[in-house]
Amino acid sequence: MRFSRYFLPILKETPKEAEITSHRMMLRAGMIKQQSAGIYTWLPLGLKILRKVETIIREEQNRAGANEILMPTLQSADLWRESGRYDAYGKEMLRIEDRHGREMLYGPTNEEMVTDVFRSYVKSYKDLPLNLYHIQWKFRDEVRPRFGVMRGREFLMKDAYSFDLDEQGAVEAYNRMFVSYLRTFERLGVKAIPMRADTGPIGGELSHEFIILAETGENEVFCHKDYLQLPVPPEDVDFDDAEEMQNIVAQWTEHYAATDEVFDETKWNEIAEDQKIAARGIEVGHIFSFGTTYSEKLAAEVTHPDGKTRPVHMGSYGIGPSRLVGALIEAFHDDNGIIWPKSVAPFDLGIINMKPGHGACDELSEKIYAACLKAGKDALYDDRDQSAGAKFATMDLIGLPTQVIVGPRVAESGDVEIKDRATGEREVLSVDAAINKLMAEI
RNA sequence: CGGGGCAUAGCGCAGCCUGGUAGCGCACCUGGUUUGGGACCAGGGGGUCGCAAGUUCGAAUCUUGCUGCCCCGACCA
Repeated sequence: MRFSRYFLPILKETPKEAEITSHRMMLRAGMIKQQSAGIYTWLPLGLKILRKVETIIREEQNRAGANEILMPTLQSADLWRESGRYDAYGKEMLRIEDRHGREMLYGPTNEEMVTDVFRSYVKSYKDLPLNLYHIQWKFRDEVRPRFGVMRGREFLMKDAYSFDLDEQGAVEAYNRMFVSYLRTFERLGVKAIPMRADTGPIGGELSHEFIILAETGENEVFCHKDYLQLPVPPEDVDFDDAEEMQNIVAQWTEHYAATDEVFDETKWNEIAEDQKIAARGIEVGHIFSFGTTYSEKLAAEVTHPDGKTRPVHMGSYGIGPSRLVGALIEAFHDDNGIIWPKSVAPFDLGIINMKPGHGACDELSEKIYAACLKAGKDALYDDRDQSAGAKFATMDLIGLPTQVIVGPRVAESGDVEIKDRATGEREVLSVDAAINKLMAEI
């Protein structure tokens, strides 16, 4: 993409509504525009990152055997009356009336609806286990939205729902999602620690929150230091191997790790002083196993091998891609701007033509850009007639991990520079060597 | 929902106390000079001062009501 054709409204000054780093940087980098409290337009750069995060989540859900569907944002109140949550949910639920006066709502979550999908088709134990998920916008009318996309009212959520014959099956389903989440966050470049969590109004016994440690986190968290070192299951981990899944979960739940909601002082004190981590964290995932709470109310039942019909055991598993974009920035930035992990970087590389109109600069820049197009690399090519300083600042702000600088100083002799955004280190290479290196490494 | 604050050009702000022709920086447009870390010179465009009512000869400025947004707290499947 040529910068001159790209819609990237960089802000030089920070809009005053933004208080925390990620929100400020998202606004300054032209990723989002606020439309009203807790509701945002995703601009091209922001949307690109959001999609990359979604893709990683989707790939790992699929790998774990989940089926993607897409349920609507608007739901009928009737379903929620069946589960008893229409009245229980309170003001956070946005209630709407259609032209016929029918009561509708903008979904804050989808347990009811997915259970309805399930009960419409699945009748036999032979069809289990089953996991259905979707990635869809949710709305929760938070009293006080804040922190930009990290605590918005409208937000994107991947929510998966598992259906199993019995408790044992439900635990296995829970374990698969647990492992899937470990892999997902690993691929996103962050350490997310599973912590014991409150199950809240959704009910149930088994629940973990996945927490990224960050100074600006909303939750106070406590855990054993070993969590920072534990190995993450590889790509070819066998999700069908229940024993292996169980072992991984056991390893990742062996030590103490909990949010302040369920803080256990006795267990905390059992940890050696130099092994303790007391920090703040951002919740980026939350998984629950809640048994038959919804399947009983909504009559989601299957026939067992013994011929009897019983409610299915369910679990739900959420990750917020939109919140994650903010959380990633909280984890990866410096004074100059964002430093994207390679897996979610909006472009594979940035090319800075420092002096458009200068023969050698144009020639080398175009050559690299053409090589990218040919190789299918997604490059942002800054071909604008701007001061070099502005170009450097912009590229750093939007956080592309690899940048190629083509300036008159080295271009005359056919060289370009490759800059690493994270370290600031630069390497001068001939243009051909640079192209080879870039095509091979990114 | 309790407490606090803000609202003046696209963004950041001054002006308000003490009523009298709406300003600055950045951004934008034109011309020129520039280009190794957010360039410079000259010229130019852009505002029902959040909305409504009131006081006044006269309101961005004073009064009242409303709306929107932000911060702290409580809340957060």
